[in-house]
Amino acid sequence: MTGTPREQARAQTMADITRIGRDHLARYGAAALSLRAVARDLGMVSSAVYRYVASRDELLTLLLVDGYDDLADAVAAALDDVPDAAPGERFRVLGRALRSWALAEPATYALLYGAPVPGYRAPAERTTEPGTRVVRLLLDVAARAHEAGTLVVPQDEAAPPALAAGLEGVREQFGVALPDAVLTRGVLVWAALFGCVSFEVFGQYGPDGLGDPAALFERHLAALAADLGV
Amino acid sequence: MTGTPREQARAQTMADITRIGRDHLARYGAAALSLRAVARDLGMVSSAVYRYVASRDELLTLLLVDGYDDLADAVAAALDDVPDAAPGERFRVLGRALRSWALAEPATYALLYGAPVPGYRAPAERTTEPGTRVVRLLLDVAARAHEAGTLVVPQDEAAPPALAAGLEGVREQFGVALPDAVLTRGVLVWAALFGCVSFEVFGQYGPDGLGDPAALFERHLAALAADLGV
DNA sequence: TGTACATCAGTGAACGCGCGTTCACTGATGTAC
DNA sequence: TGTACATCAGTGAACGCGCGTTCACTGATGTAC
Repeated sequence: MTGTPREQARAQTMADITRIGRDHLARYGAAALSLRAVARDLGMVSSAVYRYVASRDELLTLLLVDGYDDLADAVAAALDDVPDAAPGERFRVLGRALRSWALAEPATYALLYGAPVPGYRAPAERTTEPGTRVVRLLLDVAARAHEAGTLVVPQDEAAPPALAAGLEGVREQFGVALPDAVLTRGVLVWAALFGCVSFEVFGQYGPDGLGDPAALFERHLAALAADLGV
Repeated sequence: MTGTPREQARAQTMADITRIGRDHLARYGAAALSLRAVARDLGMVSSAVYRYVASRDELLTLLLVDGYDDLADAVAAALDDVPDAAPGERFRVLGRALRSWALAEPATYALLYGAPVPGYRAPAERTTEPGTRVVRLLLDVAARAHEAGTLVVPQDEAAPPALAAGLEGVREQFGVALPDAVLTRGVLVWAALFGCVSFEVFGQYGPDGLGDPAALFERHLAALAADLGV
């Protein structure tokens, strides 16, 4: 905390708005996120919030960026705890961190990876960087294994031109030098991982979650690690 | 169409409500689904809709059941077109049908497989049966391959008791005699498949969908078929 | 150090809006005799 | 076949509610001289 009292108060209120916003997200969902309700919980009159946030959509953007960063921080911290683990274990650590965070923050998870909020378009210039941090970490796991020569590269036919161009774009954006076959697998594993987490968080496994969701997820992680080649 | 004119008119209006409801779902999302707006599009006064639907929540249930059935019909029809195909091909046909339907009906897809609608609880006695039709078809593909002796059963440690009980519940509910290792893989493939579809439908691959989403999906299907052992 | 002015956080009233749901009603359709 | 009554679809007004956003305002904090 630094700056004039006024600046400190402003930073504090800004943090309160994000905190309460996330709480409302969890309680009522993104579509029902309301500036007035957040203001009420802040103990302010609704118009006062406009001193901090230009509109309801900007509040959503704030929560979106905050959520991406919070998730990525959690995953990065988990990976930092096992800096010398084998790639397969690092992948599993990443998966477990993702699952734990999603179960703890289901509403924010839904905002990031669920259906888009109707009538809201995320501004790419503010969300792309934080939004790609997790997949960056996943690709990094594969890239390290590739450099170490332990990555199993799957057999695959050549990608059609448009897909090859898309994969080349991935290589450039993320600065990894992985062959097409590994990248496609990486994307599959990435989507599959989120599929598993979404099914559990959104309750698709039914009320009892097949008895032991954690054990089920651990088995899935093992299979997905093999798919990724680590 | 049968029955008295009054009965026919009622069936017609009921069908109109579902049709317009689905349209509104697509346009504004489930959370914003409004009885009044549906009534307006029907050319009726809002209170008149209460002759057909007891509440907003019941309309949601209606659309949920209708959506599950529509999707399952599409997948079942696609499978019926290739009755004698090999299990691997039948799996791919199922996946393609799921993807096509989801891309054509993104909002209904989001209602079925996205985040739950805040404040709404689906009545299990009306949604469980239609909601499990697709996974039933998936398990059926694996079960047929198993009976034919062509299914590759993956190596796997024994499941912990709670998970084993959950898997036994699956065997009972769906009437399939598949070993634990196959069932876990089946669940993974099921979740992964929806993960791939969700990422594409919800725009997680970025604006250009990695250049060629269909080709990408086809590769994913091949890998998932191998995971399933068909 | 003191004063005059500028900046800024928060107030309270107001706008126009759409929502779910209830209720007494009208007029058309269906049915029992 | 005709009549009397019951059922039912749809109307229109009303209820109480919460929403996003604007605006003129007050009083406290910060700053230039």
